Amino acid sequence: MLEPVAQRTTVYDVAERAGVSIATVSYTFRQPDRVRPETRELVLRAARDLGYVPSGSARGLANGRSQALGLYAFDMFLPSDLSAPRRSLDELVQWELDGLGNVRRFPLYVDEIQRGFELEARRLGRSVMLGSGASRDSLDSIDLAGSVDGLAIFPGAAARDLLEHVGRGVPVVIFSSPPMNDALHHITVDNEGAVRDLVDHLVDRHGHRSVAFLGELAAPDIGARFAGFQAALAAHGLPVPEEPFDTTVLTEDSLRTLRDAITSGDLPDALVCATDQLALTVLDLLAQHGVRVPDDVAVTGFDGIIAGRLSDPTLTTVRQPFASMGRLAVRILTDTAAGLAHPKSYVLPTRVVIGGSCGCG
Amino acid sequence: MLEPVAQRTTVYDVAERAGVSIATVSYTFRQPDRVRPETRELVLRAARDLGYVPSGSARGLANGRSQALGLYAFDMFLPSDLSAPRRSLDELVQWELDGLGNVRRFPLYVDEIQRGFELEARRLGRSVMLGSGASRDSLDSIDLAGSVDGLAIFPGAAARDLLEHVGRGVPVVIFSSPPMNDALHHITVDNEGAVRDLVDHLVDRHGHRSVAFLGELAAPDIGARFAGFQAALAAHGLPVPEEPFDTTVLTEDSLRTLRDAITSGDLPDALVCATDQLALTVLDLLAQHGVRVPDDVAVTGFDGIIAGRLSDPTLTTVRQPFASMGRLAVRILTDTAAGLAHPKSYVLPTRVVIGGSCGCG
DNA sequence: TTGTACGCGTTATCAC
DNA sequence: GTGATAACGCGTACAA
Repeated sequence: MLEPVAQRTTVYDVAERAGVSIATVSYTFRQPDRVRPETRELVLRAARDLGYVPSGSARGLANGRSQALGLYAFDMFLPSDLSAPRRSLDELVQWELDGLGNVRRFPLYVDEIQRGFELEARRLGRSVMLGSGASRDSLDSIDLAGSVDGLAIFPGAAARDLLEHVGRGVPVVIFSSPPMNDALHHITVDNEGAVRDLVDHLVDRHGHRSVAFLGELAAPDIGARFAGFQAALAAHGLPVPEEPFDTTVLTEDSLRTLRDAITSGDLPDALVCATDQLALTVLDLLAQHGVRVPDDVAVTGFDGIIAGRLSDPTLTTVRQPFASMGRLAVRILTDTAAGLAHPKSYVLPTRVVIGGSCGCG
Repeated sequence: MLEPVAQRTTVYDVAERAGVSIATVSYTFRQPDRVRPETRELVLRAARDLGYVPSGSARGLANGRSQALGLYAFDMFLPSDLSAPRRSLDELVQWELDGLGNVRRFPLYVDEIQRGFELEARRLGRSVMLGSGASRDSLDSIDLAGSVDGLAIFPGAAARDLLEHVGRGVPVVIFSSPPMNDALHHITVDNEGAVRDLVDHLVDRHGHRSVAFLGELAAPDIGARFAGFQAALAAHGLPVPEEPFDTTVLTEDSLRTLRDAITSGDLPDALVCATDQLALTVLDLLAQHGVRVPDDVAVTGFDGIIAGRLSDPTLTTVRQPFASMGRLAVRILTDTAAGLAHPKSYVLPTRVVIGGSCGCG
């Protein structure tokens, strides 16, 4: 069992022990061919004896790049997960085992994008740096930006100007945010088209006439989905609502309109939800009030997260190519840093996934 | 749309523009109270104008810590995912949409541990650095170790001495590896007990007498599971095998013994698989040969991954508190760095999860 | 082939 | 309250 080193071992320590200069030590690791085999062995041995591990910070400083790519999430984690006080280990374990892996919390779409990001970064031999912060004033994202060669971000409470700020120094790509005239790279999907497909299915296949949209327009992509919803209804000659039927905010009083409609027995034929997570919440609410899906009302989601395949009924939804989005982000970041140009925005295709919630079951 | 900065803006640039010294710039960000409000404004304005983002490397170098925690995976990713050549974006997207989110690949147990790690790191305001590498000779892990304040790793092709090496410099915790007399921190579950519970269930509840264990003993935890298996059989007065019934290696010829048993119609009553992934593969193989589960043979897994809840039949298995393991790792790492002592190894509890594959359906 | 010396961008310890 | 200045650990021209 090796002794831990008291203080960080540096090139100087290794050099001294090996009886060479620090340059030789550095060369031994970076350009082994430049040093005579015997010297090399000497250095490697000394390094091993001393438990030498080169400082990433120092290397990053010296050659200007950290070889790391950053991925930043704002408040994607549910409040109960993030701001929870430090619980005892026992409590954590019991809580987790009791919950037995709640699919409603993980994996969410963010996690799928992240996985693609990780895989591609790994393929390119780069490490990934994960950051997250809650408040929009938080400078966490700036901190992260200072440590990576490129940064990918999820939309959220992200102060726009803050992003523009960091975007001046390192390439930045933002997910699920429609193309804009800013300095950032955008990766989105064809939200309008996807929702149109969904509505066509509900109308053509199931003959629904009264179709409602639920979702919070604040999020950038949701706006596009609602626009697609409106366009689809118009194309079918159906009345086009000015606003979503209901919106969700994370309060006790959420989904008020829907609750009222349930109570009054005045539900639309179908509920087009802006996200799978919302759709699942809606399913819960409906079940809770004895409303049957899809018999009494059809429901659709958006994203294609795993939880939607475990619900009852399973969710009819639109699948986004999340992993590919993550991979693409890495490519944009590395290519850009290497001088290769990329379009300022990518719009990827999606695919409708038929589940039981639309009535196809 | 702001101009990107040609070269990295530094404290010097900001200082010059604000007409102050670099010390004042630094203070403005780190100890705002120490500088006069007017000066502060001056500096902040200059920083904003110049798109200043402090260098993480320089900061890390200067104060000795990066505030980042590392998580390293060896070859957890499936070959097809990692060493794939650079495919075109279109190919990637189509491939992904056709696959529609293959739960067999994600999320695996590694991902669940990672999530816990991320959540706790976030709670503590630390960023996470992800690394991975394939070969055991690879120095990637050392690279990562040099950039973080603490490192957590998954077992794998990890050269033991390599880990000991990095362990001398920064605290290291290793998952799913039984306690050893090394310098590392270990986090495991009660593998023996868990498998014992499983076997008890198969024997007591379902009356199975001929129970077989499938798994590759190479992985550290698997050995403990097999030991628990042997102990359980002994306790029931049943014959105790010296070795696993079959092992899996990632070759075409894998699961040979099982294949033969299927062909000869000489299957055991129950197949206790060392992991869920193996159990799912076994389910596939059995189905492929027309063997019904659990009617013809019972199958159990280990881990409690999500894919096991989506299979048909669903998997009877043992759930590990993955997220808690990840969280615990972060606590060990940060506490250790702060001078607080932690036990060199933790053994967490598990829970049996009854699915349909054991016959309880 | 190896050694010397400087720069990378911050932080922090001093004086002022 | 603010300004010089010395680390921090490594990479690399340049010199030897």
